[in-house]
Amino acid sequence: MQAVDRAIRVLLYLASDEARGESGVSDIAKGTGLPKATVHRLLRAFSPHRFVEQNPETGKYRLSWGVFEVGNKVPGVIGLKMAARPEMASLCEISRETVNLAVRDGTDAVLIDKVDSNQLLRLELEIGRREPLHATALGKALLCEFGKDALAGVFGPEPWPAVTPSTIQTLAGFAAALEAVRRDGYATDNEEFSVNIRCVGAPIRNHTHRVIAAISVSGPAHRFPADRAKEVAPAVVQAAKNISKLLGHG
Amino acid sequence: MQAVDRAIRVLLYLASDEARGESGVSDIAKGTGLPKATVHRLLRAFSPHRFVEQNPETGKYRLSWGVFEVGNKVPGVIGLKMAARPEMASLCEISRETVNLAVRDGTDAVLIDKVDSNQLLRLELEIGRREPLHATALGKALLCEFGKDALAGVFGPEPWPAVTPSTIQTLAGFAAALEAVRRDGYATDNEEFSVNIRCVGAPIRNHTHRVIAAISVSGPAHRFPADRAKEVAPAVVQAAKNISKLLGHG
DNA sequence: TTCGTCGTTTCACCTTCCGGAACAGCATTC
DNA sequence: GAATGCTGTTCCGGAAGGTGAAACGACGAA
Repeated sequence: MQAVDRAIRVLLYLASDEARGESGVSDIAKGTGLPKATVHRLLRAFSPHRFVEQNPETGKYRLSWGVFEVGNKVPGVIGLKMAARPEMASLCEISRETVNLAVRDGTDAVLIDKVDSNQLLRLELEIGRREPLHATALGKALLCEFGKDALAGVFGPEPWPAVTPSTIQTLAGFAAALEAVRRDGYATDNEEFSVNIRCVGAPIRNHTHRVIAAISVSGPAHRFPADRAKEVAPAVVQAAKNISKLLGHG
Repeated sequence: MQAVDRAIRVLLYLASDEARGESGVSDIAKGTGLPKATVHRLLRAFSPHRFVEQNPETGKYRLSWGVFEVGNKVPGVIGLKMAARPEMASLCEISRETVNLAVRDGTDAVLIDKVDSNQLLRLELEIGRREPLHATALGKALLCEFGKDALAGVFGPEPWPAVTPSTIQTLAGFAAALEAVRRDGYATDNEEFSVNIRCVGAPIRNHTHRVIAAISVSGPAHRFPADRAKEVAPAVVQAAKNISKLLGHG
């Protein structure tokens, strides 16, 4: 399926930071390594479905709303957002920090929605972004039910890539962290994903009792000492439980 | 570009309401009119990019997070959401009705984001949904700068399709409505899209002073008499202006 | 057991995509 | 102002690659 594979590569290029919104045919050809004529043909195939559109002024191409429309039809995304948003808003009000909602996809957590704090200093992660599971509170919450063998099947060989000096890089270390999550009901991230950022996360379950998502509160380390994390954790856990209840859990 | 076109048709089928989340290969083949083997090959091409995934329990296929990720990289979507969300939240608090954010794509308004009221009776429109421009307050706000000739270029021949008995179906009628929008600064929808639903919308402009989006407040007609609409309108206009300012307008 | 249907695989045919090269239009340069 | 270098776009012969009817193995229902 060469043609489809190339088509997706063009889409991914347009979605990449490298493209920064608009790209010319030649840029895409260079970025993907495909011949210019091929890229142009693919773009023409996308246009009628509104996956891409051409800026009539510059002649350059950009992603368009057709792909946004399809992307928001991923099963669960609407229900999750609707169930979670009110709880996230009140959690943001309580904690005065940014609240994130994510699901698992492979070895990444995909950010589905967020509610920003109105603090001046805050973590800016875009919706749709990916974060490595092994380096985040969201990841620990999403994987909290996984045993050592299941984890080994998800992640590659050790040591796992270090995002910061504090990132957990071993199966044993991560399994111990998950044990703590199961015991306490919440997960933490002590500057394991980004230096100076701490998080507290909790798992969300659906009617089959399986963990299908997670929420987290994240803030700069100076506003998030260890005791503050413990203070916020019950609110995070409660919010996650409330969302789970809306999804039929409990 | 036959293969790409078919690939997109498969994606669109999986995104359609008909698919309801999960679909088998045979369902997709029937729904798209494509041979079963072809559908299967396309699905296998999508998998490594995480555009679709297979439910290991049922064997059926569903959209996955890769396409969500790409969809949220459509230029403007992140900036718009971030600029608009706080204003939308306070507008929702003031009006106690659902607040919508949309952009134009062809003859449709695409719903980008929304903040739900906590009223029991409320309009439920999913993010990514499309509404016809000519039947909504959002549409009138998005097109408010268009003259008669420009409108004729956007829409097809008259009469335009009626969504409800009140839907404006003629170019002249719609142009008059836009004249009112330009005069008052806000647009209205008197059960033109859905019986028993009224809306008030206002345009959002970017740094080039062009209308790039619109917000609206929508509620059931019994809570939205004509005087209430006039009462809410200034808040809607002010919110739209605040968002525009964040985007560099004025 | 038998039947039906599921997702998956095969393979020879031939459609359809491929991509270097040429094209027209616009900017910048000398 | 002609030359140069870019842009997006088009053309066409060659062959790579997609196509899809039919067969397969596995599962579940009758």
